[in-house]
Amino acid sequence: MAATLRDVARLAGVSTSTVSRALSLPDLVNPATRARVRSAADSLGYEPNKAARGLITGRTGNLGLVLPDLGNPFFPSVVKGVQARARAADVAVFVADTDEDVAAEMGLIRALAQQVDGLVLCSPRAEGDDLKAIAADTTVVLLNRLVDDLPAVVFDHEDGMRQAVAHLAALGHRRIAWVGGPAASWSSDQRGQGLSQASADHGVELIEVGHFPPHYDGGMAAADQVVATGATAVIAYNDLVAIGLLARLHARGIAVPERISVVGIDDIAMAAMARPALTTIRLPKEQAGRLAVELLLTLLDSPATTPERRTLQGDLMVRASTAEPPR
Amino acid sequence: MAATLRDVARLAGVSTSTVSRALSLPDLVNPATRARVRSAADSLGYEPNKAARGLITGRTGNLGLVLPDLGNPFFPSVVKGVQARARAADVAVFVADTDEDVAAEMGLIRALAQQVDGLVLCSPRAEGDDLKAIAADTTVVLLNRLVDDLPAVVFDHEDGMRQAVAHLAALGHRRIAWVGGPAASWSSDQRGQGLSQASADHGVELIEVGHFPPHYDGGMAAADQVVATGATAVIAYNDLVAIGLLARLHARGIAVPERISVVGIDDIAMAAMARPALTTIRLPKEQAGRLAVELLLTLLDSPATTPERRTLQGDLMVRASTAEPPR
DNA sequence: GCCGAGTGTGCAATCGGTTGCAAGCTGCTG
DNA sequence: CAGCAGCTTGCAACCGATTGCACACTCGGC
Repeated sequence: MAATLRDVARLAGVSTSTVSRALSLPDLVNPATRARVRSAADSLGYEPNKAARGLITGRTGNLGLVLPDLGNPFFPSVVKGVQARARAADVAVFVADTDEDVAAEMGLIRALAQQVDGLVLCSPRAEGDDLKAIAADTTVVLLNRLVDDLPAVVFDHEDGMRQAVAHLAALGHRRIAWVGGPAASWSSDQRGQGLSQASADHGVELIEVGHFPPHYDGGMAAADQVVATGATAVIAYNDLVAIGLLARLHARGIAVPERISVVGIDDIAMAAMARPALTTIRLPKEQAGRLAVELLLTLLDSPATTPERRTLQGDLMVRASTAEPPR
Repeated sequence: MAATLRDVARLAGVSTSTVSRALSLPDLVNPATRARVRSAADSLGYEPNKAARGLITGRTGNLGLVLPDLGNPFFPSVVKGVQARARAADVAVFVADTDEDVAAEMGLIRALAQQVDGLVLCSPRAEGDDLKAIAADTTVVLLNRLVDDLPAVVFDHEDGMRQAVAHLAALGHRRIAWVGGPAASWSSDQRGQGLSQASADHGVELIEVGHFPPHYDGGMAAADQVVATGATAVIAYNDLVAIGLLARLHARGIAVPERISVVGIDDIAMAAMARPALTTIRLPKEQAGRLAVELLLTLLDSPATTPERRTLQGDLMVRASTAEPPR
């Protein structure tokens, strides 16, 4: 159906090698021939077959993105960033959603690995060693996860938590609860550590109420435990959890922010729409996606490059869910 | 790096053709050899190279999904359905987000088309003729769009609107506003038509307040116009728009559902979390995604099959945003 | 008029599989 | 025991590109 190199060659009256060169290494061919080839290619609507090219060059021109759950709006934002940058480089993107299934994750990663030039692994839950194994034979960039010195794009969680605690401490809170995410989540870990540090610095008491699923229901489930701690403010693993907290607190008639302040992380679109509008740490999600692809492309072009790590800052968005603690 | 057919052949002491057959047409080879080949393949961790296979068979084992905006939670749900079914068939999925950009859409579709066996086009905004042109040389399944007799999975919008109107009419509403989506949206069109019909049947007055962007801000923008119509109930193009309406109405101090009832469409997760929880038409999004892939795979297996069309019913989810009109 | 450098092109191998065809072997029939 | 069918297996062509190498030709210098 589609025109092949041979068709173009025949039409232009040259060999296939000349056509190939005329199109990809124009300097090597005579301007006149080059023009003839080009017009032949145009008139046939020729597009090189990626599979065939990939076979010989070893480059597929594709890239893969693996993430835990598209149902969490954080991830679609990342996808958008990844796609934007990939498109600019004329690269197509495979997307795989693991459904937060740690077991399925490695399988999906491996399946994709052999079909792409490189992978962006967003918030992977797998063991560091497994990820290193993958990175050993595929170019990989981690996003929102750090494993030794694998190339990665991460958010400065420590700084983000410092901003959140500073904000709450300034309002007068002295007892803050932390609702953690999945136990296997690197970012939950980071945030927890950042919080301990920041709380200590501000002389604020931090109470960890444990690990919860990273979505609305997790927040619903955590709310009552949070209330039981007697904390006057709570920081949630992410916005979805924070919104779940909001819902359950509302249902119990506990006023936010009058009785308790709530802080989320991510700043998904829904955060601003929540009632009360959610105070949260805005993470540059799309930018992270773009940057991850950027790193990946650089690495692919010059594999010698030392793996790079980029850290992105988040910004505290103060909205209506935080206020002074009750007296 | 990765093991090839040749490596397996050498290890098993047979020719490459035998290996190929042992793995894909097991009946053709002697059970003993087959076992030897299999264990050799296993021990080498052999996985056939998709590009190479695709070159000769003409099948890539990949499929593409094009959709308008991952930022709208409706679409990630569809993606999940598509991936679930594709994964079961051991097929990888390219995902492309057009950012609601009609111009970019066709470009993306064409770029993907030459790299996949088939495409699922979800809510495409392109002209019917352009879509038919694509379908002429690629296997295509439409989702939430109908163009002549191209294979498609659609929702029964007419029925959904009937349920919504019946619900509102039963509550006593006599004047209903309709906030349409993008002008290029087939589903917006369908819903509008379904509404006219249903309103007529129920002797209810329908007021169309025009076309709005299919998200939160669209709803914010539409709210005041809705109020100005004097309607006691409003049906929005989708849940995102409905939630925008809710926000603006709240800001203006117009009580929902006391002063005005609000109905959404889709039943995205956010709908149940809204305050008040949103009455909406639940569309089986994941199922639609699965079904679209199902159709696509069938079509690919036997291109002779007459293109099929599947219609899925939505269900009215009555929540807190609808009530009797003010007296 | 010959040689060397430089340019432009084609030949053929290659990537990793699949598949039509033919050949070797076994075992059965007549 | 010849002959034939049926089962296994290997050879080699092929899919559509890329690329190292060699050949042909031009041009300038001596």
